[in-house]
Amino acid sequence: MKPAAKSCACTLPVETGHGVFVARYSEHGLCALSFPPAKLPKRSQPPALSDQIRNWHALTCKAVKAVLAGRTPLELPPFDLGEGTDFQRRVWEELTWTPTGETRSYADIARALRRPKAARAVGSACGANPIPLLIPCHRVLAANGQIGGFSGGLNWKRRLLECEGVTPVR
DNA sequence: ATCGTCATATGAA
DNA sequence: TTCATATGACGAT
Repeated sequence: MKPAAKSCACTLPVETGHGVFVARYSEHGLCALSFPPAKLPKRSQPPALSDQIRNWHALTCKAVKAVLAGRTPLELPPFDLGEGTDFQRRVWEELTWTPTGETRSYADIARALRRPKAARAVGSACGANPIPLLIPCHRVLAANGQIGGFSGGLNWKRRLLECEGVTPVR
């Protein structure tokens, strides 16, 4: 079942010591997060940035900085996963339960969803994750401990794991 | 250790 | 239905 298309009301920068991330918001919450280098639309801070979005963005900024510092965010903004399929949403939700500093394999996630053979599909779902970092798909490694893949680039995956004190096998 | 090959789930075209 | 995956297991070398 597939909800209505997402309309991302606004796009805001998230300044960090690792570069400027870009967050996008719909009326339901954070709907996307992208890694630096990302260019933001130069001009518009929409004159009317609702209190709601400002609050969400403040939470996003704090959460992103927490993760980059290897800490667990205390509070997250609501997510708008508009386009996800049921399976993808279940994968993403499961990723959410993976604690900071721990890793899982694609097969682990598949088993947790009671679909032990779906490891490969889990990888695909991870690739479709619209909010990496806060939905921590970087904590999913291959079963042999190797790095696997990452939508934002393997350099980022390695960097994020390093922030959390995890070292994948060479 | 590396490589090829197969089995398999899911999603998009 | 066919194709592509951010997999995993196994066997040959």
